[in-house]
Amino acid sequence: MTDTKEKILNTAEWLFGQYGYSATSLRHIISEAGVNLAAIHYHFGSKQDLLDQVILRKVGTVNERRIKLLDQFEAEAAPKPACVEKIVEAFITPAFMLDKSPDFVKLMGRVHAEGLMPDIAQRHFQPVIDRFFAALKRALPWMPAEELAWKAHFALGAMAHTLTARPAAYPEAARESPKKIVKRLVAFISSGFCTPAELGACPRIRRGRAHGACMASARREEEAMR
Amino acid sequence: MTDTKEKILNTAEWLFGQYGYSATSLRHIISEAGVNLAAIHYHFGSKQDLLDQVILRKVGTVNERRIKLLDQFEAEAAPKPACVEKIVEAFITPAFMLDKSPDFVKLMGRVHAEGLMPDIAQRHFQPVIDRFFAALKRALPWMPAEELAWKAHFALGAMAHTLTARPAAYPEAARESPKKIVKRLVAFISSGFCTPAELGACPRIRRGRAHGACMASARREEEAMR
DNA sequence: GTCTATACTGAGATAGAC
DNA sequence: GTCTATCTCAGTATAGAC
Repeated sequence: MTDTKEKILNTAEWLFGQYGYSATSLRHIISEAGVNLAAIHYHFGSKQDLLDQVILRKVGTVNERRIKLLDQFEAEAAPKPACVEKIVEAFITPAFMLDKSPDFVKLMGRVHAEGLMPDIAQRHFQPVIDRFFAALKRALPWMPAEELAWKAHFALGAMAHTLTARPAAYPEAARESPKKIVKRLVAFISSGFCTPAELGACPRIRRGRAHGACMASARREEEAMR
Repeated sequence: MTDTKEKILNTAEWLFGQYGYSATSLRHIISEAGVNLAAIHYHFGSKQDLLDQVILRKVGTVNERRIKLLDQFEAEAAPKPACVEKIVEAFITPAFMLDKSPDFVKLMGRVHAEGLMPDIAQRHFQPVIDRFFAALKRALPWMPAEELAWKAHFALGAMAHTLTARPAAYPEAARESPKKIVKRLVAFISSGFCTPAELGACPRIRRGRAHGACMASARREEEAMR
């Protein structure tokens, strides 16, 4: 890869993550990167294609880690299915844990939230999504696929929002470590997954087949850790 | 209000909700509304100010309904605090239930997700947010304020994403009624609120003071409904 | 007070010289 | 591969018609 092309990619990742896609002009990128405006169109074709390349450069790493973690958790739980909490953890953790690319983390959140996800990246996400959806189905076999889809939708929203922003009310939240944030988020989301929707939420949480079975798989996990 | 001004507001609400703020040009708005470009700047000053006015025109209604519902649920539960599920329901329902303004619903989601929330609207949200936060504190008095803030953050992300988009995996989801969506979302979020973060998620959900107490208030509610 | 016509600046995109 | 010049369209500003 030429030096010019790489400088453009790095600067674009930074500025897109910092200010968002629309709010970042190509002229801002070239002035920071010290290259010519036409170089972007020569190397990438368009602003949208530049965003695609910025994402594609690193989304593979995130998704590989996701699959690797899921494989690991499923192997640990075998022959039983992996617990919901572990599946969620395997999906969320790699998105927040790109130590060398904090800008990319923000960008991923923006891409989800602003609906910028280019088709090409969507294609790269789909196999991973499918894999995790299948794992969730095995963990919650009594749950209708449509209910699972809605909950995955809510979970993605919570994750995307948290990749990009922090609670406005608590300034200290900005300094919280990614690890702790992931822990909070995983707890929140898995709880939502385990609660059957048709029963209402917290009031009747102890009833229902879903929660009982989730508890059972959790108990197995706890026993395994002793 | 002049006819021109109202036509601009209605068209802007529709197009901003449909295509997003950045993707909607003022020239698109004026051609749909049949008015002159400069009329926008005469009545509103700028594109950002136009967005502000579109939001301010209806956000008051949403927030009033939120407060009204919360008051009602708190009165029903008195002298005990309202249940988490009811508090969440009071916040979520009015955002989805603007029957005469489906475009505005989408726009609200975009405003949250794209971080477009203008300062002026933020000011209008803050008193409502504070009121709901206080209610949640009463419902979950053992929960650290910082944990509550994070959970509210996750909840907002899930809500904003759902206001704007539907699960991509299930096309039938696009036809689901707002009422059912709200029910699913409320169940998901309240479950997340009721699960103490420090205990991990679903595995240990039955233990912990938090959930026990939440159960207690839920049981009271169920008894009251008999 | 309302609205129109027009021009200005900066955005992304493109053609062609080197 | 790189750079200049230029195109179109965006948001914005203003002068002036009614």
